[in-house]
Amino acid sequence: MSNADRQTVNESKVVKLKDVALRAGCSIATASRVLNGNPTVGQSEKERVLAAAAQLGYTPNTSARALRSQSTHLVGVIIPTLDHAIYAKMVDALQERLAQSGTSVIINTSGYDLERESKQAKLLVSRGVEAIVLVGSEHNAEMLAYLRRAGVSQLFTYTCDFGDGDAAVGFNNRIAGASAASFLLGLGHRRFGMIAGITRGNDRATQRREGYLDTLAEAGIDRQSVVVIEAPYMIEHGRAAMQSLMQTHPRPSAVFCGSDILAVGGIKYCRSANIGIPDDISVVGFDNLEIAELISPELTTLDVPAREMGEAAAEVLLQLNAKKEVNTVTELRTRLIVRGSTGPAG
Amino acid sequence: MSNADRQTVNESKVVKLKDVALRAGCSIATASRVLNGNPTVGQSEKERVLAAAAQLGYTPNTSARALRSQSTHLVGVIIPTLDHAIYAKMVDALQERLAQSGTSVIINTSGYDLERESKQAKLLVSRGVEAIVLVGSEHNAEMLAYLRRAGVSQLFTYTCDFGDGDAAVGFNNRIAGASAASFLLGLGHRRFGMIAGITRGNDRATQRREGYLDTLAEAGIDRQSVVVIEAPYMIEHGRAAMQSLMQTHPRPSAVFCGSDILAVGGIKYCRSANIGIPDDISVVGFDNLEIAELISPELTTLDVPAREMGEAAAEVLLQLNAKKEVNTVTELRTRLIVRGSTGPAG
DNA sequence: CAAGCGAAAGAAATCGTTTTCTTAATCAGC
DNA sequence: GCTGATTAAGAAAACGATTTCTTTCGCTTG
Repeated sequence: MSNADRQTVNESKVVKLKDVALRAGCSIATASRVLNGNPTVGQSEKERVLAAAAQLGYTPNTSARALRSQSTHLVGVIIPTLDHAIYAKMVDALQERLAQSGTSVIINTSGYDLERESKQAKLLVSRGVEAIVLVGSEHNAEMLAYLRRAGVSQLFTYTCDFGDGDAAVGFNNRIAGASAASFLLGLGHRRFGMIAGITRGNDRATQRREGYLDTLAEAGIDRQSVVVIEAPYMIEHGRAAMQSLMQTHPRPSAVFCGSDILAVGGIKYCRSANIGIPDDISVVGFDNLEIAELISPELTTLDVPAREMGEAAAEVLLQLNAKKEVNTVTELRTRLIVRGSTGPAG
Repeated sequence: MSNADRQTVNESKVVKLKDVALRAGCSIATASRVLNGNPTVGQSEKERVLAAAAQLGYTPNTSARALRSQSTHLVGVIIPTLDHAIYAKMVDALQERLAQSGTSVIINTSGYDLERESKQAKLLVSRGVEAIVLVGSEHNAEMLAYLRRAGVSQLFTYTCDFGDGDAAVGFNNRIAGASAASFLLGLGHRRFGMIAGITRGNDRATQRREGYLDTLAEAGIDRQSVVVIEAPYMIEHGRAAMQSLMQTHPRPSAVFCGSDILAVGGIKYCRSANIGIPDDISVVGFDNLEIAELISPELTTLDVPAREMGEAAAEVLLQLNAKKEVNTVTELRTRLIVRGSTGPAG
């Protein structure tokens, strides 16, 4: 220990590889080799280096390492917002898995704004991220080209098509929307409404709507007869949207919402307006957030496997890192969870 | 444009400062000066460099920059989990504010495990973070010493005491717990229970409990008579804890929960067991999550200003970065939000 | 008018690693 | 016992920026 203290002659407090080498009595190169698991180094030497590193509490300077070896073990994630459990959960799982492999995650939010997303992406590139995780497959084309040129792989999530990206991990939003429609049709409903998320720049919201409307159309429901209101993912907006919807004639008896957040707002409105759920109208949500089980009646919704998606994304990233150009789609399933907010048409 | 293309003679696709200098017809040093706003460079030169950089789409290599200038514009955040709105919200605000100043956030989760927290901290240090944001003030002492040695400033959040850290942004958990007690006492309750978070390694949970119990004691309530059950922050555990609590004799008429999550679980249990809220027992939560307004009856709870905390933390970090040793506490207020889950003692 | 000074810009050192290139040393085979 | 292959370890280059140190040049000033 008193030996360890003596290294303060080094002036700068922080332990460098040189210090480790010095104490181990070998060259910097050898120390580096040991620490990187390079097999071409003798047993005794190896042990001395390891011991020295441990005693001095050496931690490598990642900037230097990254600069020289051109590998940063960094990935960037750009999500719309962390203030939405569905994204937070995904990132939580992603981060946890990647941390195990010594990869760090830099996180940025776009606020559903593709321009802001592009800006953040540039920042991430200059940080040297090796891959970037994006939500959805609709993005600024220039940004995608830029990423490609910079050699940064692109992983799309919450979607199944990796249009211009390298890989996708997610689910089919169109099919999910369709399954909501089928379910409601099966209950005998004929007058439909929808509270969708803002579809501009949001392919998930768009596809959910299209899947819903297409399936209804196949069952003979006129597309024009289905009133669709778009609203930001906030309870208050869900409430307002439902209010508008309830003032249309004929009033829908079934409403599909692009998110549980919107659905919950809608249900709150109905409660305040004495509209019975599911007697007067049936409501289907999306995401299967915790609130779905807390509201009463409990919410029928589509379960989105956010955590699994984060884990799967992490796996794909690790593969991408090994050999580029994986070009793979990992499709996860959404499941319809039937609860009390839906019932047969009145 | 065809000129720009010709730079592909450069072999490596990525544009370096050298390329910019070449195109601007100046030295690397000058180009660097321009890009860093160093005033000692002529107007025409400056314009040429700026133009060249823009045309080539130059983005600086952050590793190199960090290595040389010893400043990374990186901060690390270690939170228990992102799967809890109270932390996700804070990080969301923090990240948004810091991004505006070109500072990136690396995020890590500890799962409420102080050992895992220490590990993550080391990783963050080797990444060159300039500051680290931690939750609470109870941490592995060795880790704090390590951070100090490495010159990484420490910012504690969700708490007011920066015991061994450099600054704190948060609120007084003890006072918050006390205010719950006062409120319930004011309603005439005399038999109390508590569903606390796991207090081991969690000073926030501990302080909430202590503030609660101390205030009750001051009002003549025997500490021993207050049954406290600890549970992880999950709805199911809240439910189970409430079940246990309801089986004690005498049964409490007021229960304070360390988190809305626990409170919601508790309320669900009561609902299923036909225990009236607030007629039979009053429940107070903590955090003021969205679910507090969704459950029925709506939950009386303590509002935690997570977003403001994130913003305030960002400001402090920027100051810390300017001049070290700020040593400041930013105390935010928690507010008791009275809703339907509490009422006068029966 | 020469000395000196300040400003602008280039040359070169530097940051802490990894990796390539050398060198030294061990050893097998004839 | 000597040569050539093989291995272990050191010396030095490289990564891409910033920053210090020089140099150059134009001007002021005594």
